[in-house]
Amino acid sequence: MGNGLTDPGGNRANGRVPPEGARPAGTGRELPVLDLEPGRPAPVRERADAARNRMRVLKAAEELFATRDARHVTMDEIAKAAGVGRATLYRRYPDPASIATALLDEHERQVQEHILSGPPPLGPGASPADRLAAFHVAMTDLLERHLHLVLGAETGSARFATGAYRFWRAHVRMLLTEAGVPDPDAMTDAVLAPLAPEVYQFQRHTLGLSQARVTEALVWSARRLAGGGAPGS
Amino acid sequence: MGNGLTDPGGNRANGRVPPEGARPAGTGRELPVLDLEPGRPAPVRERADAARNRMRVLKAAEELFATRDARHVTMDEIAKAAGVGRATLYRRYPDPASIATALLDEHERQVQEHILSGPPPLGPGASPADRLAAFHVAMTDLLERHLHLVLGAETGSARFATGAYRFWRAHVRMLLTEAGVPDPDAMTDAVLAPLAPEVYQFQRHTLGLSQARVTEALVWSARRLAGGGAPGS
DNA sequence: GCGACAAACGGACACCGTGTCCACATGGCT
DNA sequence: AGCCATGTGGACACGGTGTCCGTTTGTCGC
Repeated sequence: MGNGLTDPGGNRANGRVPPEGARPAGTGRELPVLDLEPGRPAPVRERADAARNRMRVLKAAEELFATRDARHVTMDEIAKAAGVGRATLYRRYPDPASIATALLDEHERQVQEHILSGPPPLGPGASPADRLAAFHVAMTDLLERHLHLVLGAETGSARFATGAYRFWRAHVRMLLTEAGVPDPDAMTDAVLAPLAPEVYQFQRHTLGLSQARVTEALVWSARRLAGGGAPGS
Repeated sequence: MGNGLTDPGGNRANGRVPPEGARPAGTGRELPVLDLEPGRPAPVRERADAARNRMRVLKAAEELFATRDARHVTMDEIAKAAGVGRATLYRRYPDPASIATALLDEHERQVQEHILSGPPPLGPGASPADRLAAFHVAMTDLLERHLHLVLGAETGSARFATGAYRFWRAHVRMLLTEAGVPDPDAMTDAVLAPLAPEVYQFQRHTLGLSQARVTEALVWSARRLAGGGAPGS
């Protein structure tokens, strides 16, 4: 659960960059002011009670998502659990999904920064096949640790609308292009499809497969698709 | 829009067999009585007004699903459009998804029968790689023609609970096993994931890719995964 | 044909979640 | 200390759900 400093603006839903080139680091905001110099506490300060309530909300939501099926958590429940009025909740977040997104943000950003500038094989430097394999390892790890949040945030068609999906998509597309795969634009979403939270949930908890088996299968598949293996034949 | 003979029982939701072996033909019911001998019109007859209303409902639902976004069609709308009371609707179908499933049933069954006993490469006889490629062609074709219904019937986690998914899963698992793929149980759902209606919808209508490109990408991927390429190395 | 019984019908009700509005309070700056 | 902008939350209207129960309508036995 991130500290209270991030995101004084509120409910912008996971607006991270769709890179392609690279983006050094920085906080991912689209507002004019880029970051906070210590001392001058940014243009408009968030009121103390507002900050307190934001934390209450996030904490309460985190627990709720972990307890019930995240897809059935309602705004009303979160407001009750956080001890704030419903309208207060709506002021910042339009729906439960965007709260889950906010909670997920920190974890996803870590992976994204690693991809952009961390050590290989996940970061730059390794072969496309190795990077794609490492990507799948990182993603299944993320899914395993935060499945409840991902189910709450990126279910169904909503998944494709998130900033996070744009990031994963741009990355995978680049790797497939480098690997010489035929139609990267069409292939990318096929490669990302098995990472949909519902799929992982089904494999892990309905079929009862271990995390390792799911990961290994995706790694094998990644190597097979992006690997140097005889392309024409 | 199937004829009125099928499914006098009503709302059993797409209960087709998960084969593995084979099943000759027959109607897919799990009730004690297996099929109808002509003349004796089955144990309990469906009343004429009931049959009339079932047809009205299916016809109205079909049009609604084709018009609006199928995921937002409500029971109330369908009832209104069909000219029946809501309770009458609930008597047969618990939710809009199961109506979409009923409409889809006919089309999916055709593909399933082709897979079980039609000519190669979709039917038995061809190599696993060719059959898997043909499977993807058939599935994208099904998605293209009935996307609205599939979106209404098999969205999100609901997809995995349908009888249809069990069928596709058993088929693909068999092909992957024959092809010597490492962990077929874990691979199968990864192979099926790109066929989720949301993914296809995103590729076709958000990205604007042609049906051919999506299909080709999946075919290439199928060949690459199940193809004879050096297995050990 | 005709009546009786069971099956099917549909209007109406209670419930829940949503999204918004507005009167009030409360914190921060001068 | 006082003022104003900002944040708060009770309350409202709405739309969808699922079920109940009095009424209608087919079908079968006579």
